[in-house]
Amino acid sequence: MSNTKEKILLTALHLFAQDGYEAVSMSKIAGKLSITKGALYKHYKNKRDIFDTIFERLCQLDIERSRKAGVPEKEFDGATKLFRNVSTKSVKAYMQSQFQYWTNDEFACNFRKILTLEQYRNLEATNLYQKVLGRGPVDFIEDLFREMMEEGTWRKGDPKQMAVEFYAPFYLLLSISDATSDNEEKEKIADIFTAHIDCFIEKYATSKLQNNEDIQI
Amino acid sequence: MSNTKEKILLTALHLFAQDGYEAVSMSKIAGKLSITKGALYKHYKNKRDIFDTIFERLCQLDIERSRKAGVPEKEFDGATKLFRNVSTKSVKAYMQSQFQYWTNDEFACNFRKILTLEQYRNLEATNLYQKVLGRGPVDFIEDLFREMMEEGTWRKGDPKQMAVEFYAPFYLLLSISDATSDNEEKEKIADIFTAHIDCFIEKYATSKLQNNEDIQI
DNA sequence: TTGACAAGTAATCGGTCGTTTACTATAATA
DNA sequence: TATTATAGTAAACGACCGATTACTTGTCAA
Repeated sequence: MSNTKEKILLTALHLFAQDGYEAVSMSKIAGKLSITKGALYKHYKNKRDIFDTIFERLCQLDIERSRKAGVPEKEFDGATKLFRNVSTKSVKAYMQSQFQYWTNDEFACNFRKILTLEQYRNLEATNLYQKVLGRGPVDFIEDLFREMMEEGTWRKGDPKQMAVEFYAPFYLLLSISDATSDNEEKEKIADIFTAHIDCFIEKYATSKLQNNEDIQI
Repeated sequence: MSNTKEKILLTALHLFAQDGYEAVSMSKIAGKLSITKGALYKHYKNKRDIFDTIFERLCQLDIERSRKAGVPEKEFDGATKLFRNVSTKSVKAYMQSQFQYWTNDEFACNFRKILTLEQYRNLEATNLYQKVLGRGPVDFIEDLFREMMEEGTWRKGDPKQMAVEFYAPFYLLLSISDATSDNEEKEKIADIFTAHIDCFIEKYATSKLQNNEDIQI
């Protein structure tokens, strides 16, 4: 039993997320692990294979996480309704847990960075970036708000516009959070995000949140 | 007189913005111009020199643009006030012109992309990215709001929080705009941004905007 | 004990990298 | 017209690239 294969994956993950695929050589990966580059080929058939394995792992983790963490009450009954009984409380909890995940989880952070660094290279990369970090979340939230409006838990308005306003600080604060390694500062950033959600819910929810109960997920 | 030097710069700019510095070779640049890579060295002393020249140009253009386009009524009198007589109208005009610039100007778009692709490689790159596209604009807007609150043209509140809410859609929509080459769709995105500003001013300005007058800059 | 396999090394492969050199054609200058 | 600078080519440089080979271990099952 050997964990070398996993070590290679983790090392390459960090390098790819920092410098981008093309800028990382097999020698660099091997060097960081104090082995020769030939040894890498005992575990992966080539450089692309390392990248693809990492990538599949990240995608899989993201999917698992999405399924576990919520997508509050999503349903696939073919009917018009995608969500059911979405409360403002569950929306807040969901967004906070998502922000926590994307800023603190090592895999999630590196996933974002890799997507960011490859996004302009071809159409496929562009679409994937948009799906995970750009239009994707906006469209999702738009659908969520639309349902909530119909159920009466959310004030009427343009759901697309609302979704942009709601998701944008998430997106911006991810980037700002990346730029600091100071944990105290990261908490401040998370606080700003929480304040954003509260402010938003205050403005649009039809029934107010109790602000003295902390929400865990 | 020769424009080859400029052509090299423009070609390299596009490639760097698409693939990142390391992924672009001298041969690729030369190939796109149908010359041999040796010829590049008649105009630039090495690859880094091409990149640095591009980068200085982009920085210079950004500074010129910033100076010309506004920073509404900025003053350096050493006093506490950074801005003077900032109206909600000038803020709207400024933000719209900035958004137009960063989404439609070719140099500006490529500047953003290059900053994006290099941002994780070292501390210097990270700080520059944040200065131009991350914390920088947020801090600037925070100062702006703080002044406007003191002058009474803006409702009281946490200026940092407000600045994040205000700038975030700008930042998100830049990224979404990058992903489409359809001009009609780009206009829709710009409309969303305009709606965001209007909504924001509606919420926080102490005197309402006349929405029937179009603002040019 | 032996044989097979797994996991490493060192050397080497053909290519491509960034860069330099030697040379050529062209056009402006003296 | 002779000279000189400019802007290009073609070839080669050493270094490094991703990938392969031949070889050496150590481990473990038959």
